[in-house]
Amino acid sequence: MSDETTGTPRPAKGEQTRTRILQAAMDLFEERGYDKTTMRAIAQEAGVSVGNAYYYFSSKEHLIQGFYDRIADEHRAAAAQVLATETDLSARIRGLLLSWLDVAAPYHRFAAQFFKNAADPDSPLSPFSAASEGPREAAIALHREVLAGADVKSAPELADQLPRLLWLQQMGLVLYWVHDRSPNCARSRALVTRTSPLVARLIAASRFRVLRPLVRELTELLDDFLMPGAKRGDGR
Amino acid sequence: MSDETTGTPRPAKGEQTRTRILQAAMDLFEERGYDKTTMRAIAQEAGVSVGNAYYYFSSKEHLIQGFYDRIADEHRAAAAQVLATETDLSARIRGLLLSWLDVAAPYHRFAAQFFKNAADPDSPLSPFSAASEGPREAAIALHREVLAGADVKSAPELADQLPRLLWLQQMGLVLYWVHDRSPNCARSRALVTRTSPLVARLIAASRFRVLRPLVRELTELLDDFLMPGAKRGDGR
DNA sequence: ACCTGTTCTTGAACATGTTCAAGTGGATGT
DNA sequence: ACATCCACTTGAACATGTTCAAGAACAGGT
Repeated sequence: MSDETTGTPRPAKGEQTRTRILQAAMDLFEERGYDKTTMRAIAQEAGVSVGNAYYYFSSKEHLIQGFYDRIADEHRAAAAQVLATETDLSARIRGLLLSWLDVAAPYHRFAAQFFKNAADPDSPLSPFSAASEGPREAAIALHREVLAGADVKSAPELADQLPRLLWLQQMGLVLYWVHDRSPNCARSRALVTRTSPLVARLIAASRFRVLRPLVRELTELLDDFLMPGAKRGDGR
Repeated sequence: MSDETTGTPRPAKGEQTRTRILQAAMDLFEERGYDKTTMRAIAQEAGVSVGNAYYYFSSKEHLIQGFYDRIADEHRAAAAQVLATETDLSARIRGLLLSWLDVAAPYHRFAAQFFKNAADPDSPLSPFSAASEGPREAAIALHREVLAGADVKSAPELADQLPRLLWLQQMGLVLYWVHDRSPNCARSRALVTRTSPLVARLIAASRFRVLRPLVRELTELLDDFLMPGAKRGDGR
């Protein structure tokens, strides 16, 4: 049940303290943003010493994981709603992405501030990192479900990689979103509504005869470069 | 002639000092990486005080701009070679991207370290920021030339946005590249050789009758969301 | 020569993420 | 009861990016 994503010590003794620190961090991040929140402030808010905070979280960055997880959880819940009621592929894609925007909206203001950390390839917070494989695969599974429950099927060769490809699209959306300064993130929402039908149509079109060679080549490309542990197909 | 990209004071008095600091920073970054290089070390290497370094560069981040510019210059030169000799679209795309990988190779080791800064939407170093519009447009111009000198033409509606789209592809490559741990960045190179023909074929295919509606919709999407100052087409 | 304002330079002080040697307390074996 | 061990806690010390008040150097006008 309990995952050890952040590399904390094993026993569940000071688990309560850990939670208290995380809660304090979340509150303060939300209140004044990531950069403006000092570790000292977090420690004080949680009623512990600075060193103690570092006993549970090896760096300030690791505290971000809390948000990461929280958003992922809420999104899973919100997505379940959408995926249960829609069968049109375009609507399912749109629903999944819009619900992410909804869930993430409260954090938009300071998401940009720790986006830079997530972008660091060396950081375990990077969505591409080995450390975040669990959450990543969970997110991809959502997209798999989007496809599975839709009334339109893709080209069979593409089916394996397609969920991962849709996840990549979502990452692109996140990139757009953190840059989005429009009120209520209207532009991001518009991007989703505009993109989803296009993507759905492309998926449906992938079965057309004429596009077969193209799809085949794309599939091979994805197999070689988008697979989890892909180390083949290149300069050995 | 002289651009003021980094927000330095106007007069060209201590220009020599400025150059000395930049050179020292470049040397040290290359030697021990961005994170391991302290401002104190840079100042000492340049033979000035810490405060003086801050007189010329408002932050450590701003020093990165030096690399940015250097790579862009070298790439322009390297690209000119390729673009002058090739006419095949696929080869031109491949050539431009591979030459970028060549030029950037020496910096790969620590590029990841300031990639995280470049990813910050609030940073002027972000390739999407208003501050880096100059370099960005210059880079896009290169892609425009790639297309202009090729023997294959795209769908006319797409022509305006296509260079920007290719630039976006390049940004994707950079993202892959900073995560690339393969020796000599072989995987990134392989990605380019595999992707380029595909992209070239897609561009050529954009003229096909059957794909017209798709291309049309894509074009509109790009116009609305990829234009420099695009603020239209959505929630007003 | 002298005044005046602007450019440039300095090093100390500050803010904040992080580390560490030194505890404290409770469980466990004898 | 005592010793021992280990999870947990502490606050001072450290490293480093950044700021700032003060002064040095210099240019131009008188």
